[in-house]
Amino acid sequence: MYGQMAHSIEPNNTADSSPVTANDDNVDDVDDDDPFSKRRKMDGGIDIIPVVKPIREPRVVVQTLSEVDILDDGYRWRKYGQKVVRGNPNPRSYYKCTSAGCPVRKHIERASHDPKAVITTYEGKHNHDVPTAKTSSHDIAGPVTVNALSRIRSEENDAISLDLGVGISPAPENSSNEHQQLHSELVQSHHQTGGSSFKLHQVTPMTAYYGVPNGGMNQYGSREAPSEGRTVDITPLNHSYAYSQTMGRILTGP
DNA sequence: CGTGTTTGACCTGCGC
DNA sequence: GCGCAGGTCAAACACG
Repeated sequence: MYGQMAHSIEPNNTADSSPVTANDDNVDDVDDDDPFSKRRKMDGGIDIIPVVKPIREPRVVVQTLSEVDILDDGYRWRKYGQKVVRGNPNPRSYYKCTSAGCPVRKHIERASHDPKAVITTYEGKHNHDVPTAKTSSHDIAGPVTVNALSRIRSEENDAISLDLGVGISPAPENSSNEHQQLHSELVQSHHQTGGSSFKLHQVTPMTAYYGVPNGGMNQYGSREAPSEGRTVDITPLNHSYAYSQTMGRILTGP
């Protein structure tokens, strides 16, 4: 079941080594036809590597307590890889949004320290609306978490606008986004640019943390010290399990 | 048949 | 320069 989640919003983290720069998505024209156009192997010859793209998309790290790995956010994802990463016996799974031209990716892994903690990292913004939920590949509980996330915006500092979901459509509410409404008021973010501390913001019914871990520390921030952040008070909703406990903390990391 | 998953190989960046 | 680790590709496979 879902319990808490940590959302970590990573503002465009400058140019850390960006293998990413070359690829994909990012900033401008995200809407190329083939989501997989990135990373052309050098065989072809022409490498269309944009010179420098220091700007990365914001990353959002969502930590949840769940028995299922997959947080259904209403979008459709296709798994494109899995890898065991160092320091964590649990494999990390890589997903791409299946929507044509949508550059959004996410990876999911279970925290090594806590088998129930699922860390989902979103990267990029959806350039389309939430597909009608039911077709979601893992419609465990309907669109949830990220819908809430998608509503997250920095209201004051506007350092990052975390429209994971409806990056380009300002008002998706028309459709059956009841779920979104469900949490629409949920999160209010005050992103602390450059702030080293996490900001805790009371939201209903959950609590979300926003913050920027100090200078490029582990993107998962609290992940290394999970117990700390766990003080969150989550009032479990009585919806499907996937719902309630999905929302937890939002951490912002580089 | 279309869609999604699995899995090994490959590529790239980084640290030593 | 080398090795390691993370990330991605793409063929094969499974399922509805």
